[in-house]
Amino acid sequence: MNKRILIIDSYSLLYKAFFGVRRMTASDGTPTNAVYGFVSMLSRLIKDYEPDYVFAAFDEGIPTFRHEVYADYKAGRDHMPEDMRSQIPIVMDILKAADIESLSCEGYEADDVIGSVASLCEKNSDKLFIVTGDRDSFQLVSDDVTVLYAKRGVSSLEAVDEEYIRNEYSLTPKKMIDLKALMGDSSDNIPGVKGIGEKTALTLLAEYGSLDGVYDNIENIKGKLKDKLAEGKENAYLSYELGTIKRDLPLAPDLNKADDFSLSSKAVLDILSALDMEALVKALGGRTDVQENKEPLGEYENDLPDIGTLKGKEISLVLDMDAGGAAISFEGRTYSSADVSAEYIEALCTDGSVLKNVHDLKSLLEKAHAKGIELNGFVFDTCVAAYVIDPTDGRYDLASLAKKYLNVTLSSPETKKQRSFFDTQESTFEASRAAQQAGCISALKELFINKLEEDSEKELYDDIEHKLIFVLAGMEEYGFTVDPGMIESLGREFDSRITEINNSIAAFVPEDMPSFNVNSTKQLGELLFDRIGLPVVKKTKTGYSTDIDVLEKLKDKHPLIPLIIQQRQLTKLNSTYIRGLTKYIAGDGRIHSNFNQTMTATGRISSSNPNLQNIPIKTEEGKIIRKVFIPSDSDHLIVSADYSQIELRVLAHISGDENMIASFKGGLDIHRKTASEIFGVPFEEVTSAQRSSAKAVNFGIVYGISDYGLSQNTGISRKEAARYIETYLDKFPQVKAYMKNIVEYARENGYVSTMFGRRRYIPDIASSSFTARSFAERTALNTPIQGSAADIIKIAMINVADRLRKEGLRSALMLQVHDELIIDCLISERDKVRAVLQEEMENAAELKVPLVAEVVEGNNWYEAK
DNA sequence: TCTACTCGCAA
DNA sequence: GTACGTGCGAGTAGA
Repeated sequence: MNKRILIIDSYSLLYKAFFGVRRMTASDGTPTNAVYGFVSMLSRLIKDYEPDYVFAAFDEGIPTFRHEVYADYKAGRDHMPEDMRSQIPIVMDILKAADIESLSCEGYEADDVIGSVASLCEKNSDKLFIVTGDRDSFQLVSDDVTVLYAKRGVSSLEAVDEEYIRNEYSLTPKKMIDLKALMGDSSDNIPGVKGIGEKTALTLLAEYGSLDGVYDNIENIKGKLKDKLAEGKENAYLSYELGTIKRDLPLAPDLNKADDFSLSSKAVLDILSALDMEALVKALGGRTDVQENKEPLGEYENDLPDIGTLKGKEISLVLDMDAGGAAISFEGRTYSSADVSAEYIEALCTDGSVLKNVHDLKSLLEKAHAKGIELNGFVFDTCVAAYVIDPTDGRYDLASLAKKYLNVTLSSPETKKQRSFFDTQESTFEASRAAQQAGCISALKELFINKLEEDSEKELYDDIEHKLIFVLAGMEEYGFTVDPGMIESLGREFDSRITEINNSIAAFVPEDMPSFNVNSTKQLGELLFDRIGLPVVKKTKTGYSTDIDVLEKLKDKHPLIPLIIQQRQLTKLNSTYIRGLTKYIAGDGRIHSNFNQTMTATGRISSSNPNLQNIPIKTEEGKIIRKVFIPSDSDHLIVSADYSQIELRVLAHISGDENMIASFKGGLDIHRKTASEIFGVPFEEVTSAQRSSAKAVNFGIVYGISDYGLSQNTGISRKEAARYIETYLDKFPQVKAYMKNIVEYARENGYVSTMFGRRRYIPDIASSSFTARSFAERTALNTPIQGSAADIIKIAMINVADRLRKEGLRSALMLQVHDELIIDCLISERDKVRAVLQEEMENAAELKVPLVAEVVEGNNWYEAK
């Protein structure tokens, strides 16, 4: 009986797992992401391929025979990152615990081990599956041998058989060696023939069949190519030798042993548990909810304390307003009841002398307001505090915080998803669970207060983030009124224009593509590039790119292209904005977006369901959408104010750059000023093209993009982009110094801070990977700028809301778009509101340059610009 | 239904 | 040389 055998190129997959899986650590800080990726992939493979045997191949010993043949073999490789190296012994332990045999051979690489196992399998007609992230083993493919190739990450594997290789390279598997001999392999430092890449190599092999064939016919080859080949002959044959996988190592894998390997064995699960990888333990079908029954904080008393006894005291509170349940943690004791009177809840919530800690205050505020209850004395929110402490964590639901900071596993109502933390859709209040939660909030509050003080973020929390919760709740509740007639008529207009364009497009579609769908990039790519034969400009991971840059390049080459461009724009507007927004119009005729306070790494707020922070403005076609957003009634108008260049002003302030400060103080057009510096022309003689290039540079500085990013945004070459940046930094020397210093600061401290102390950790600043490190450096530069600007507008929002309330104004803040505040303004309050906006925005912070806010108004959002 | 992928909007 | 700002969402494709 033929067997099915799975063999793993262990290091190759560990690399993929390490780089492909986000950073994870056990509670003691041990990195575990590679372990996670490796084990989860292995378990999926076992499930999918049902092998009878599994082996893990490893390299063993350096030098290998290849180093002896060629001293520079694999020279110039980066060292394995320390965080990955430390995970290897763990993986070894897991393999052992799973009874999966590791194979290796002194002086040889995993590929050679795999090649030798492949030979054995072919001899017995066993089926072998090789799992690897490396194309080298394609040469081993045969009737019995398939490579499962991890192209990117470890989540998707490509089954590579002979047909795949024929399609991809027009070669037989064995000829992959010849290919490598000609083109070389930079990752292994295999030379190949200098000046010959994949394209030329494939052409040569198509013509002459093999490496020998090429050199037998070298006289028939002309010109430079012949010289290159003659020059590189020795290297080509050396590369052939290096690239050939050994198939005859003396290995004795035990193929008679019973197939009793298992990733769900107790030994494996124990290791994973010890590393806090409970999700994986669960996924492996092992034990569930290891700690579920411990109920570490589950002791509680059933009667809630008298409110009188709580006055002047601090409690932690879990509330289910709908079900009438509450849990209170107070002076070390926990009380919980599923049957609490509405009067008690209201009295507790409105009594400002009872100081209450909760988790996710914004939701609670909105639930209470819906019942007509005003909240008082809510002094701390563990959700927002956790975000302030580490804004990159990303998970702030109570269960995650309890696990991370208290090492307590809260029992869950339904282990559905992490996301369900905002909709508290529990049908019934579970007193025991609520008691645990209240206890956790208490413990977390204690911990977080200390942490905030230690990190000098206490004021940031108290004075900005906590107060902002109330402002955001108000904005969400108030909503932005939309004009139903306008949205409908725009929808009809878009619909008919789209139909018309679709008809014009249909005329270009061949008859044998009857179900052609323009919205499918895949189908569109096939039509444009395979059928019509337009030149391929750019490829994506999975096929032809058809994005706007590509279409712009092709628009004069075929009459279809301009139609596609128009169709794209119109369907985007129609689907995302017209139809997308219509879905969210509530019974009161308004759209109530969510403003998320704990999403972004820099401190900005984000908007969702729907996102009102990305309503079009750049093109007239799109800007029309803003006519849909109107004042709440005819007594109101839209008043909007936006900061002028807030990020660049913040940069001028933080860096103390005198040139930039002087420009802002002098009220100069900063893009023009930048242009005059970059291009070395007098301020008055800057052309509009120069100004817009300079604007792109400023934009790049603010958003932390690279020279590549700048070149993409402007259409100039990368070199030129780099030169602009360099000149820029020479002309603004303190900006240059700031950039150097902030990166250094991040390296020394592991984090950067905004003007108001908001902290962002940047662990990758010390990464050995160029990419990760470069990214981290840009983050270090950018976060204080973007984050300080975010802090400033948050302060402005709080102060604006405060002034409106204190002065008894009925106009309301509706929306924030990063540097812009929008108010539904009672016409009779117009002048006051304009003044409040202007003053509070401009005085939100004291910088070395003035803060300037520009106030505008109109009968809808379109006009208020 | 879910996930991966591409595309495109904003500051 | 590497790979190349974020957050949100729509739509297709494939499992």
